[in-house]
Amino acid sequence: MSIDTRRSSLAALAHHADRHPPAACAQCPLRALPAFSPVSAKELAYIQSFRHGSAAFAAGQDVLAEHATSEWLYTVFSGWAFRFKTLSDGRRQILNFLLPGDFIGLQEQFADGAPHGAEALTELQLCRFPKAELWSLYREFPSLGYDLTWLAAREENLTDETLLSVGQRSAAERIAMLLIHLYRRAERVGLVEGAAVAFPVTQQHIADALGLSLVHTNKTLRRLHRLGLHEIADGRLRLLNRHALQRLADYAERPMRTIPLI
Amino acid sequence: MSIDTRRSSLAALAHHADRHPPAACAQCPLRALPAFSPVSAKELAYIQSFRHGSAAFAAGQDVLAEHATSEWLYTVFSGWAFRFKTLSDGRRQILNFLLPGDFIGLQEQFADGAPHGAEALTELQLCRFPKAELWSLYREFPSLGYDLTWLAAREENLTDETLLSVGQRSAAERIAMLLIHLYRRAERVGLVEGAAVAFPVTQQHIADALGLSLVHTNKTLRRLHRLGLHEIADGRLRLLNRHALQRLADYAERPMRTIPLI
DNA sequence: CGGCTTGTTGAAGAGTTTCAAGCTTAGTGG
DNA sequence: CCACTAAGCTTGAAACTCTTCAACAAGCCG
Repeated sequence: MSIDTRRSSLAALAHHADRHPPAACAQCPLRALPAFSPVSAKELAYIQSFRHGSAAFAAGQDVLAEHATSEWLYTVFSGWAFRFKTLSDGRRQILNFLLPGDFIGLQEQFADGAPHGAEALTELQLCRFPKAELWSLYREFPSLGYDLTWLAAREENLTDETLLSVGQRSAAERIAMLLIHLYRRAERVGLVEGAAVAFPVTQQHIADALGLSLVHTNKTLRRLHRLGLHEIADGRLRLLNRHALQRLADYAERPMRTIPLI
Repeated sequence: MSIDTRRSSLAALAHHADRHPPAACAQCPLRALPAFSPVSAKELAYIQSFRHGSAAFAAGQDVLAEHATSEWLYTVFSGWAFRFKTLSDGRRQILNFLLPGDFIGLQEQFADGAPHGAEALTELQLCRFPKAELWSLYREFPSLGYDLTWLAAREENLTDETLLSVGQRSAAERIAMLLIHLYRRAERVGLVEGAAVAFPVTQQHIADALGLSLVHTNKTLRRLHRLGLHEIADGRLRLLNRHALQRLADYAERPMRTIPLI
């Protein structure tokens, strides 16, 4: 059986979503994934009413401009994006990558102007929520407020993990960590097909996410590839020796909890 | 007027708290600070009932053990602490420093076991809250749930800022950034007396927070001191040339918003 | 076809780490 | 009261990781 035709049902779901804007929340293909916590019918109905349509961005477009303010909060429906901060001389730090199910905008809600920017890596479909009604959500559905805190805490955990990498791991260790981590996150939302995931991240993105120069990122990536640990070809990432990557990154693969989806 | 006797009333408040465990929330000296958002009488009463006593730690003690689980959430009442993560070979990354008013434990609430450890830097007084009742808080006082999300988002912003430093700034820039940032945070909770703040952070802590070696941290710190930018003496930090530090760190001093205190 | 983006490689240079040693201070116990 | 110890700070020198500079190749698109 060829790799291309052996497409899991989850992957098919996620793949199918790529081209189409999100429909009703009750039919949301993301929500069908085991990665996300179930919600009650009432909660689902409220989420649907909280949602004000959708937004689409082309690859490379700004979703959130740094320091600007926005009226919207978003959930990624399909596609990849990333959050970043820049220094005044142009140096850029990618804070995290955003995959389907990830929430965007909570940090800005509680600051004066977005403390970070966000940019689409691929064509991006987002579910859109008005900030002005966020407080109503807490008042009317405290359980969803609880979920939002959960999502904020999870986002913090992801950043903490990256900070550990950038502060303590060597270049090879950082890259191993990033590859495993992104692969796993993509895997749990059904983006892995035939042991590979569509990978829209350039070497410049990897460099900016890990605090490395482009040249050194390239050389380290090549070294790991030569060692048979991974392969990035035709815009797809494969982990060829997951165990070795984990050992290199000092990464313990623990089962992932289900997370809320708003 | 000598610097030592010119102690602001805020500093006096905070200083007074050092030795005594926190009393009733209505009399909380922290809450009197302009740094924190006001709460209604009902909210205050609920916070008081949510609180289950206090906890004290000596300098160097573990508040949260990495990977362990705890039944408690905390707010720092007085003293300094820090959150950290370690790799299996002992390399340690300090994720953030914790000052009075900072909340501890939200990340753990939504993960299996604390994703990070926390350690006291000084004698530490904490207000203690039972995790088991967290959900009640959201249900009964959604406004406090909203505040918790706010605190989680703020914590994320702090970590994002550090990640930008560690990923993109040079050693000197990182250290300048850290000094300014910690000084400002201490200032807003009334810990600055006579243009100096009690500074319980060792060079090893700075190194671990910024992803630098101890030796290089020392040499860079000395260089900034020789340039007259700062002084750390007798366990107290002074910013001798705040403007130059800000220029070095590419840091724009923006007014800080009031933040919730739970 | 030419221009732009992304990836690749070699060589030189700089920033940072590691190794090693000594200093100061505070605390402890004889 | 002083020797002893431990923790933190300081400094020089050597080694190394990573960055910068420079150049070219491959793929894509108007």
